[in-house]
Amino acid sequence: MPVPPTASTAPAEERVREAALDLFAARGYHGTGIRQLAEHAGLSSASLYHYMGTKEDLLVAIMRTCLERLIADAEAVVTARADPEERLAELIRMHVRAHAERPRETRVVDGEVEVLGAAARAEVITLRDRYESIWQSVVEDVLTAIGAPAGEDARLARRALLEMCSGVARWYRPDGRSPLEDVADRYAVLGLRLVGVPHPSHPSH
Amino acid sequence: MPVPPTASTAPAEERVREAALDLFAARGYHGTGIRQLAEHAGLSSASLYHYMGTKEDLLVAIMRTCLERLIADAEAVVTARADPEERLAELIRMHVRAHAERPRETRVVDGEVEVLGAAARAEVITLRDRYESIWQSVVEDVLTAIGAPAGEDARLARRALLEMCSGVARWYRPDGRSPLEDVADRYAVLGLRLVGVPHPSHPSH
Amino acid sequence: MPVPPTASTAPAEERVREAALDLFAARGYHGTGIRQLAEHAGLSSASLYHYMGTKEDLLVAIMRTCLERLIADAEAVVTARADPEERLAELIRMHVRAHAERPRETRVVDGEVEVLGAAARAEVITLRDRYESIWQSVVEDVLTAIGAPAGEDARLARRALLEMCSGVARWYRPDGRSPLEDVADRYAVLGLRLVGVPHPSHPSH
Amino acid sequence: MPVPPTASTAPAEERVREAALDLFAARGYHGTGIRQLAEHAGLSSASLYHYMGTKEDLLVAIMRTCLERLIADAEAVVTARADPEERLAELIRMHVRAHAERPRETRVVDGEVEVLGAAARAEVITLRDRYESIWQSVVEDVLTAIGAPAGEDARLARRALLEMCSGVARWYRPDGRSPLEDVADRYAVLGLRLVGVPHPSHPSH
DNA sequence: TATGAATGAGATTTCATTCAT
DNA sequence: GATGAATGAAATCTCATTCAT
Repeated sequence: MPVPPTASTAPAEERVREAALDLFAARGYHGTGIRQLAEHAGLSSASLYHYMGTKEDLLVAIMRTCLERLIADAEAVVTARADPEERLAELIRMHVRAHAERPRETRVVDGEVEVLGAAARAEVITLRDRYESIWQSVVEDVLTAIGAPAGEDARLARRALLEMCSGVARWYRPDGRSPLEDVADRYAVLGLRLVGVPHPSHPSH
Repeated sequence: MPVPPTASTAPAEERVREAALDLFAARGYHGTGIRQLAEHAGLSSASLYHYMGTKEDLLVAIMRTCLERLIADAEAVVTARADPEERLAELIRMHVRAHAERPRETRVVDGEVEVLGAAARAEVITLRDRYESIWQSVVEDVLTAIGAPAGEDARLARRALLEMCSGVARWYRPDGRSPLEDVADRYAVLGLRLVGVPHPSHPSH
Repeated sequence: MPVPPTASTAPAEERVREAALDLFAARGYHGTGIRQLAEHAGLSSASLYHYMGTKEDLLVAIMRTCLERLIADAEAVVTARADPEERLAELIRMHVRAHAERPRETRVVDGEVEVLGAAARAEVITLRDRYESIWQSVVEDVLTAIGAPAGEDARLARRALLEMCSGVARWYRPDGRSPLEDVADRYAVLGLRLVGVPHPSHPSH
Repeated sequence: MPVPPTASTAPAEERVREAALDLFAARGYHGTGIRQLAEHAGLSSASLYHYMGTKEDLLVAIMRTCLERLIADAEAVVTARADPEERLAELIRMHVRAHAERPRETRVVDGEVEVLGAAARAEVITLRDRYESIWQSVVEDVLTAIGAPAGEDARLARRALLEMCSGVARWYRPDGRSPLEDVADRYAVLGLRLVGVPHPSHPSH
């Protein structure tokens, strides 16, 4: 629960963002006070408001940045690969990497959507839906490629895959036993098997 | 975001618990106020304290009940089945059912552990660890049975399985397209494939 | 500027209202803080919120009560008297009395309308318009009775009369030189002369 | 309530003054923030302090200018006219014109005296008293001229006259039905009748 | 001349909780 | 069993103002 302060020499605006990431991820949006945020960023709570709008704006900015990056990365994967299985494998690796390397951002995105007001929520959900729709079509392509039905099953599989991969943000530690690329590769294997690909061919990246 | 009140004729103690489930699940612990809780339960905020200790006690009670039931159910599964694959399949079905039928409880357990104080957190984490250790050994048994290595892979697979199945609490609706037992069966298939069982033999329950 | 505290033994709800009257009248709505209000009423600022909604609600309640009473009194005058000149004389006396006896309320009504939000402002302005329309028709009747044109002149006269009489709230002191009824009678004479009645017949009440 | 920005090409100092007039008149001194003032003047809030002392200084300057002009104009009227009735008629016209043409200034003078600190308040009240004493003696002269007692009655009449004429600032619109000079003339008639002059002789200017 | 950065103090309102009745 | 009254602490956010650049 105690979160060490950022207190670096980085520009204040960045420190505010870092503080928000640290604390929102660790204690949740409603569990984080403005004063904690300020202290963590090494500012007074009044000064905080030079670098942000409202507390909610700060949250939305974090979510938007994170989701936009996920979308861009997913689109890049789809562009770079043509083979359905390879696409899915690479999508899984990308998602796992994102959640292992930016666990704060992704945890905030995954866990704090419901605190947003109507307008902000709509925006964030639109982004999230765009990201998920990329997954959806990639999963459907794989199911079609291996001769499986791709209706309700594809939705189920997409959800299962996304949840399973997002979980990485909850436990991965960069100083842990498995290097990140190992974890990403293994998840790709698990994911392909899950959707029904019997012998995932090219697990390497 | 608007959560309809319980306002039933149930005994007050139960109404308090229901209110907490509704609101903690919908808005989070820190996002739920004592007065909202009281209003939702049809009591005054002072009366609330006849039926609970502190707000945190209420949260802990919800988590404890939920986790103890999961543990009991998991132990029952292990007792009832001997075959590793069948055990895992049944464990998955049980977990999916629990998350589909009691999404509020499981969401609270999954999402609010970090708000607990040290003592309560230790207790809850102990329970969670017990539950996960049951899964861990069942997964290991399956991997051993199919001739796969069961070290770090088993931990990875267990985490992937649990995350993927817990996600059901986020999207399952009792009035949706798939009946619950279908979803449970399908998840069992997905899960077995994930760990490497090629032709899940007895998907039915 | 220093306003002596109410601090009586009156019920808290009343003390809050009194405090608001004292301070809103003396320092204005925006010049009065919640903490000053609380201190003046002998409560903590948190306790204040047992007896009121928001600060604006408190203001609106004061305005509504004051305006509704003015309207009721004006309607009573119109009902009680038939002669136009007598009606106007009595209306003036009533208005002067109200502003002399309840200077805090009337000053708040006259000076703080623009701080209200849209909804509250609409309500208050509706009440104010009702009150002024009573005056308007009484003034028109007088002008007609004395053979004067009653168009734009009546509007001008009504405004002049109301402003002149409302000013009493700014200077009348109960311990001053003139008894209230004298002031009221004299204003009735001034007012009738203003609209053009040469020898106000029944200045007494 | 929304006040359109000044945003002109006028020199900054003037823009600051205009902004203060707009906002103090519309929202009151305490209802106007330094940042609103700055935005309205097209400056940053820090730059504002190049053109003013404190916020209160700005308010005092507005009040002083307005009152000094009223005093000068009133003295000019007294100098220019010898006949008591004509003096009063012209004084009324002047006051009405001032309030119709500079409603922001006069509203601020009339409504924000009590927010001033002791020193500033003393200065402003001294000016106001000087202005009112001019009126007082003119009214007394009229009463004496028409053979009426001029003691307490004169004070009452002066107050009634001033309030009634100041009210013009609250409703006069330059694009309204009556041209300003009409309004001024009519108020002169109303005012003379009010003090007891039966047939105001020279209503025109 | 002009402004970003900064802040201590204070704004209004809600927090979880207690207690006398 | 139930609640109105009460509150210290804290919530988010704005205040008027200063200062180095």
